[in-house]
Parts: sequence; C-alpha cells; structure tokens
Amino acid sequence: MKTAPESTQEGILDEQSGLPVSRVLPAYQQVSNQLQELIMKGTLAVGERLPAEGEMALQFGVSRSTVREALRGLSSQSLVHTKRGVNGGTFVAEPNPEHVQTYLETTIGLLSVADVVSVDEILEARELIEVPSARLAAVRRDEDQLQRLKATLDTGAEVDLAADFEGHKDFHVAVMEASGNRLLEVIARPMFSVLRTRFMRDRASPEFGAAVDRDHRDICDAIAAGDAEASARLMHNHLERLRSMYERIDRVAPAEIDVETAR
Amino acid sequence: MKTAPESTQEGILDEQSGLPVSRVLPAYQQVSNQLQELIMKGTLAVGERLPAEGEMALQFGVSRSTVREALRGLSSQSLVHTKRGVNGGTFVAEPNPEHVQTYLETTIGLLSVADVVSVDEILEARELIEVPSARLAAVRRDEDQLQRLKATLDTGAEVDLAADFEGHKDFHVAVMEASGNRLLEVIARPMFSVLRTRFMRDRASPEFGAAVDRDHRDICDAIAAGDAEASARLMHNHLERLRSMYERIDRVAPAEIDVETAR
DNA sequence: TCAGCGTAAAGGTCAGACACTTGAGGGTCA
DNA sequence: TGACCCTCAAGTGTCTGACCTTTACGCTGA
Repeated sequence: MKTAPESTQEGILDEQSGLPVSRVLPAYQQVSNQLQELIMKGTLAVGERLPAEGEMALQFGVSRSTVREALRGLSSQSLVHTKRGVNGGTFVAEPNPEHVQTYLETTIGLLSVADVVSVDEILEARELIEVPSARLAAVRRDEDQLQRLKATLDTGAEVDLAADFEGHKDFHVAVMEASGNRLLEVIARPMFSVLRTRFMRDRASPEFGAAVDRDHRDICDAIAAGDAEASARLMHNHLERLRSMYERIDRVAPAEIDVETAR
Repeated sequence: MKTAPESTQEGILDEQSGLPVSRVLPAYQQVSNQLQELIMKGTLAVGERLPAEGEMALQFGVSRSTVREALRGLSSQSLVHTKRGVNGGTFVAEPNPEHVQTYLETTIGLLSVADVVSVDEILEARELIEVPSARLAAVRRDEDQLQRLKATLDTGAEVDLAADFEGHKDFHVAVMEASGNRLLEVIARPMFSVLRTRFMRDRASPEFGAAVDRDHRDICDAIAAGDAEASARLMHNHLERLRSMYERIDRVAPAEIDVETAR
C-alpha cells in the first residue's frame, strides 16, 4: 500500500488534504534563494565580493555548474555582477534605477502585448503620475533642470519623425527629473517606452506634431513660471490629446491619423 | 607593432576616440539576449515550447551548460519556465503581474536601504498613486469589490499588532483593486511592502491603530457612497497621518511613537 | 475497463578539464 | 629612477560526457 503511514515524517495532514510541506526545489534555486536572502538582509553588503564559484560549490555542497546557474539568475536580476581576471569574482551589485527601468520596460511591454493590462490602463497610470509630476516640477525645479527641460524643446527645424518621438520622450523625462522624485521616474519611463514602441510604427500628421510641440512649450513655460496648477492642467490636456491619438490609432489605419480626425 | 592598421575591419573611429564597437559578450549572454528578443517580438509565442536544451546548444553552437545558464537568466526574469519529465521543456511564460510585484518589492527595497531613493520619495509616490486610486474606486467599484473592501475592516476585536499591519495592507490593496487599474496595483503594492517591512519592527500605539482603523472606515464609506472627491480627500489625510508616523519613527526611538507625539 | 508498470524524453547535477581575462609583481632597459 | 614588458596566478567562461530524476504515455494483464 502506498498510502502507508509514512509515520515519523514531521508532516501532519493539513486542511487541504495534503501534507504541510513545500515542493522540492532544484539545487540552483535553493542556492539562488539563499544568496538572495543574504543580499537582502545586508549580510552581504553592496560591493562585497562573494567567494569564488568553486568555493561556494564546496560550501553549498553542489557542483560549480549549479552555483553558476544560481549566479546567472541573480545577475539577470542585477543583484550581483561578475568580473573576470585576477581580482575578478562575483560582487553584490549596487542597486541601480536604470536596471529597474529596463526590466519594467520589457515586462510592461509583455503585459501589454498579452493584453494583461490594456493600453488604456497604461495611459491612465501615466496620467496619474505625470500630472502631479508637472505640478511638483513647477515648485521644485532648479535652474539646471529648467535648462535641460528647455533644451528638449530646441529641436528647431528638425522635422524628422523618429527624432520627434525621441524629443517627445526627452521632454517628459525632463519634467519628471525636475519633479525631484526618482521613484516616479523609474516607474513612468518604462510606460513611455512601451507606448512609444507600441505606436512608433504609426506616423502622426505634421499638424499633430506641431500641436504636441506647442503643448510642450506651454507646459515648460508654466513650470518656468512656477505655476503648479497651470503646469498640472496643461499636462493633463496634453496627455488627453495623446490619448485620443492612441485611441484613434487603435481603431483606424495609421495613414488616416490626423490632428483633426483624432478629436 | 601592435598598432598596425587592422585595416579591413569595418570599424571607423568615432567622436569618442574609440572604435564604434560593442564589448564582447559571454556566450550565455548572447544566447539569453537572442532568446529574449525572440520572445519580445512574439516570434516565440506565449506558452510555446522552446527546443530542448541539447537542441538549442546545437543551434547556437555552444554547449548545453551555456544554454542552461542563459535559460536560468530568462527564467529568473519570469520570461520562461521549465518543466521536467516527458513533454517537459522550456516554455515561454505568460506575463504575470505577481512576478513583477515580487521583483519590484525586492528592488525597491534595495533601492531604499541603499538610500538611492528615500522613504520620503516612496511615500510621495505612494500618495500620488493611491489618492487617485481612491477617487477612481469610488466611481468604478462593483458590488464584489465593495464587499471585499468591507471585509478587510471586519477585524472586530482583533488587536494583534502584526495582524493589524496585515489588515492595513489588505485594505489598501482592496482599494486599488476597486480602482480597476491593474497596473497601478502592480506598482503600488511593492511600495506598501517596502514601507511595511521597513517599519514593521516599530509598534505603533493602540491609539494610533484605532485612528488608522477609523480612517479606513471613513474611506470605505466614501467609496461605497460613490463620492469620488471625499474618497480622495480622506485617503490623502490618511496617508498624511501615516507619513507623520513614519517621519517620527525615523527620528525617535520606536517605543516613543504615539498618535499624539506624531503630530 | 482500469490499475500498474516500463519506457523514453527532457531537464537536473556532477566531475574534470581547458581556455580566456586581467591585475599584480617583478624584471629589464634606457 | 622610471617606463615598459613579461610572466604568473586567480578566477570566470566554456566544453564534454556521463549519470540521475522526473514524468507523461502507452502497453499489458487482470
């Protein structure tokens, strides 16, 4: 009988009619988990060097390959990074917002194409973050940030569509930098990128580009003037304009997009 | 001379006084990058099975270990998952918001302890997201969501401190669920968790706990009534109360925390 | 019909070897 | 003395080939 007591096992039947045990994990998982915990708890400090792969293999009682698989997982989460050569090794990585942004960009992108989150949700989230950002920027921006913000407008004769989109992004990034909250930037930037790559194929009309540009200048002026409410309001209007374009794109062929029809 | 022409190389000197080349990447990196791109482009569809490790090794012209290291990286980003046994293999994972939350939780936690982002910034970002969430929830919540929201308040006689914190979290999560924007939830939940683990050691006074509870009930009522502005306002006040406690904790010994002194 | 068992495909793990990278230290020559 | 080069060694990167473990599927026999 397979259903024999399995007596002295510490397990007791729980209410799910299964034993209160957890699934066996592969060795590389366990190694990875342990290391991650050490890093999170600060037992392994930022910048600290982990033992060499071979040494860790001994300590964990596994082969070097297993340790390496664990390390690959951690390094792809940017928790550690490795260096070759003498004095090389595996080091606890310093947390870097850019890594988070890269990760979020790919993930939100996937969530979007898989329709787990809709474009509408992204737009809404973006608005929730960017409107207050503009408000904060008006109050907090220093001279440097203001200059950088203005610089994103200096496209002048540039009418290249791709460059336009770039400038568009730069402007919004600059606003969030000026808001003085890096976390907001980390979160919002990936949303741009996703929207951008999702709609990049579509070419907005020159009129639309001009309208966007005008919006940007108005917002910039409001921020320069330190007018928080105007900044927020203008940013809101601007994002509404963009939203209507995106919605239009989702319904009709790209070529038909126009600032007029998008209303 | 080592500085010989290296003539026919396609490289031309760029303005950075370096060749326009990119750093040589380890094989596992290249494999990982290629696979990631295929997944992002949709060439490998969600749920699709990748070739067996040995087969990929042949196709990429590397050893199986190298392929495995690449796969570990992808799987720790939840881009793929593996199954053993017959009909096992590596499959393109379906995007799952929970994975993102887990990742963000660890990362924001690290950014916080490393002081790359301050607690203030997290609090501010949280407020920016949660206040509008409450406003949206008031308008959009369906009956189910409202019930779940109310359920988080039914702690009754429970005065357990840890459970209190749990309930606290559940309430806020329920509000964001009711807001109808999953992306917001994905972003905001990790922020709770970070704040929570960062301050869990500190025991707020019973008076403070009671005040929090009262806030929650008021917000819940406003949402139930569909009063968007009241919901937003109450949520704002609530978060201000929490903020003042956190700030207080950052300055004084945990034991001294009190709803009165926190003002 | 169905329980049980064998089988084979695929991932998981290991041991050992060699290649490649790179800083450090020492030696050489001007 | 100082600049340059060479060698060495530590450590990661990669490969090979073997064996273990898991698990769906299909066969077999009651």
